[in-house]
Amino acid sequence: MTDKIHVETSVKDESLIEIRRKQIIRAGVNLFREKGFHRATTREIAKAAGFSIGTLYEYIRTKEDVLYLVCDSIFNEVIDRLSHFPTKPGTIESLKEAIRQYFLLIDNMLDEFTIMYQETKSLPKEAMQYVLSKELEMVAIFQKMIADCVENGVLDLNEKELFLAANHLAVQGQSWAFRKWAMKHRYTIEEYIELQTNLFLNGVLHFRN
Amino acid sequence: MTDKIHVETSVKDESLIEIRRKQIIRAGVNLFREKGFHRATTREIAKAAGFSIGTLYEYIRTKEDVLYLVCDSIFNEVIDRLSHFPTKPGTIESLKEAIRQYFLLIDNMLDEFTIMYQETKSLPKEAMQYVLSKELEMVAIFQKMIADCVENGVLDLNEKELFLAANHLAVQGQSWAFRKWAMKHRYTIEEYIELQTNLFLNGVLHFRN
Amino acid sequence: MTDKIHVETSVKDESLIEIRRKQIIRAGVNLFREKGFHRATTREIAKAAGFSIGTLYEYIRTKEDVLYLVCDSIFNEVIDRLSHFPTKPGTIESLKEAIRQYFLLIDNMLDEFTIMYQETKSLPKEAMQYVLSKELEMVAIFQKMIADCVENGVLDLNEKELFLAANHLAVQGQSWAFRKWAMKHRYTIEEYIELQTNLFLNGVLHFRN
Amino acid sequence: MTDKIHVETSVKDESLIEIRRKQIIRAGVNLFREKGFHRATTREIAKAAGFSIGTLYEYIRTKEDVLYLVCDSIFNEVIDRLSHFPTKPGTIESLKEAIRQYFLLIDNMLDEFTIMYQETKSLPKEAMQYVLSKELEMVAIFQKMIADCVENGVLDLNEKELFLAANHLAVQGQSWAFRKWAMKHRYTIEEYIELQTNLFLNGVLHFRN
DNA sequence: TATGAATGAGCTTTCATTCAT
DNA sequence: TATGAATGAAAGCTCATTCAT
Repeated sequence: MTDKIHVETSVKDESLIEIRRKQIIRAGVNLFREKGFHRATTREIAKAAGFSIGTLYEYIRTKEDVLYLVCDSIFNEVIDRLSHFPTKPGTIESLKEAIRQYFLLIDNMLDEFTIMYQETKSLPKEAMQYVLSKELEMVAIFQKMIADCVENGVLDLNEKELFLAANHLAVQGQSWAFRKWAMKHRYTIEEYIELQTNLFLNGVLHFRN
Repeated sequence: MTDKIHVETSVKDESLIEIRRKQIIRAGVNLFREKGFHRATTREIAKAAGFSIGTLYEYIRTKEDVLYLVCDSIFNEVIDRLSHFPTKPGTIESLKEAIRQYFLLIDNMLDEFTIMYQETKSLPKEAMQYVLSKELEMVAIFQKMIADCVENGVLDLNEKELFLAANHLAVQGQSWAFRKWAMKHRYTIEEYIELQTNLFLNGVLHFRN
Repeated sequence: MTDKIHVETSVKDESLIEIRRKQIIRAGVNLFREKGFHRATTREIAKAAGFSIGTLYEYIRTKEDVLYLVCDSIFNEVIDRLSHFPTKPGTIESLKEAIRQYFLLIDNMLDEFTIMYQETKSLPKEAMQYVLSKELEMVAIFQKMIADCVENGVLDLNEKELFLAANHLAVQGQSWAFRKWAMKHRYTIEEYIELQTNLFLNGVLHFRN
Repeated sequence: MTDKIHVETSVKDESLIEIRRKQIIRAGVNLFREKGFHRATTREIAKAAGFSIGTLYEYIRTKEDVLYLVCDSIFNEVIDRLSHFPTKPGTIESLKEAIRQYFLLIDNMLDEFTIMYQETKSLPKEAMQYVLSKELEMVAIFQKMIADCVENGVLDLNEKELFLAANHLAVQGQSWAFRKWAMKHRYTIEEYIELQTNLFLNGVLHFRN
């Protein structure tokens, strides 16, 4: 995996850094959702975070650092949550449950997901590479789950089909975030989960027909 | 459908307007792809279009107009191409062909698609509404094709399943644009089309199992 | 008197020049009144005059030429009108009549007067000198009238008092244009004329008391 | 009276605001006198004020704010000075003294007065209303003085005559500013004051003759 | 550590003027 | 003569970043 980016600080107190960064991230998420990365000003971020512009710059180096912190924090949360489903691996049931948890997670973090996928391109190259590697890490979790099913014999997919299926899941989840404007009048999140799960599982179960 | 937005001009010669707007759109696509809407300057756009900043502003009123022109032109091309498949409607074959054409279209217009979905939020409200309505129009084309299959008895889907399936196609196509960085090392476009088509068709053919 | 400024033209046909200039002046008056000299654009002037921007520049050299043409035309009209009162010079009655005509003239040309006194400073130096000399010419008409009265023995003023009195008249007339916002709710033009005339005549009649 | 306009600031330190605003006003007066409001650039204003363009915009929001600050400051000074004449009200002597002080004040603030009356129209509507209300406030001071004389029986004027007389004073003072180019070769300020005072007092003393 | 005033490069947009047709 | 598309200098304003306190 690409290495984590180090965001430089003038402050030494590690626990203070963590507190401030959480404030910064929360402020960033709210503002970027509202007006996008470019239209949000550092002054606004500092104000929303509850301190002065000077203090903000004690904890970051550039405005893009804020975006990076936001993206990093979102991915970490997603990966963390996906990694801890207490399920029996290698069964259709566990796959269903993972999909469900992932979709619910997205529904809970709509703003964060939207920001992440719309503003990633504004990151500096290095940071973008890192974020993309995180994205792959997330896909890898689905890959692993599906692979377990294949190993268990409940699914029959080759390498290429497997990776496509994992991506498919990742994308269909995200599309709930991006296309909610078109979806929310037609489906509850539960309906959406059920239908998407059906569509997906029927697709992969009969891939070779 | 939401009404088309009128972009004001100081120039009277309609054919000249068309020529210049095409230049502007081409310049916009290239620059927005390269650096995104916010980092591209109007001066750069003018230069890339081959004329002066003053001339640019004879054909648009604000920078956002350029983004709108780009988005509008892309959707018009997509909808135009999708609307003219010479196929027998209501058969799986024709659906396959449509999917294939759509995916190939996206592969040909990777930059345009990427821009459209990443920068739409930077459009002024009215223009955004219009672009979203175009998006729905595109989805509606798939809806119609699938509905024809249902009517013909080759597919069995209810309203909700049908809309979801149509969205599914739209999204999977787009994801070729957004995730090509992760895909291109594993699949050719032809492979991608074949696998996605299989996954989709198997999913919808067995929706109720 | 300072020499008249020559506004250069590419056009040879003198009668055409006159026609176009009249159009330009009318357009200038309307626009300058509405938005001031600086906020009115040459495009707007051309359009209001009924021809293209290119044609406008066939009859003037710079935007300031338009202002000069406007100011020149106004002063010429004022001086022309003031010079042709059919009155017996050297009597209080004729002075009263002149004041009356001057004030009525201003009431008829409110826009023009307002423009002239508010935008004069935007003229190029040479043109400004000329316009100021026209202003003095106007004052000189009043000087002459008052001087006639002095000669006739109906008024008793020395040089300095006489010039001041003439200026006084010029200014009180203009102030009807500038302060109409404060005056119009309290006086009709006829009332204003009567009161100002009284105030002035009583002042000069008893200057030495 | 129309409410004072609030000019927004990003700076919190009130005493610093006052210092900087004074610098801005001084710079504004000098530049507007020299080249007029429209020809003076914000960069020039900032430079003349002694700081950067960025700093200028920490203390104002638009260029028009500078004009407003200038006009407001002038009127406040005028009204302040006029309000504090230590005279016995209701006598011709006190009226003479007030006229004298007002004319001297204008002679001291020639630039300021010229700017104020030539550029007021460039103010945004709200600010213009406010400035005009200040103008009326100034006239009201003269109204009050003359009214005191009427009450004391030393002058005999009705409502309409009184308001006209007060305006007369205001205007004759201003005309020293506007027409100094024509006056200064003929009168010292002291002569001008004496002659204008005579003219005015004789006018009002014999209004009914 | 925290503050916020100061900075100035750089942005979008306007508009007087020109000149080929 | 008349046209109007093209030009680009110059304007107002923003905002990421710094640094003295």
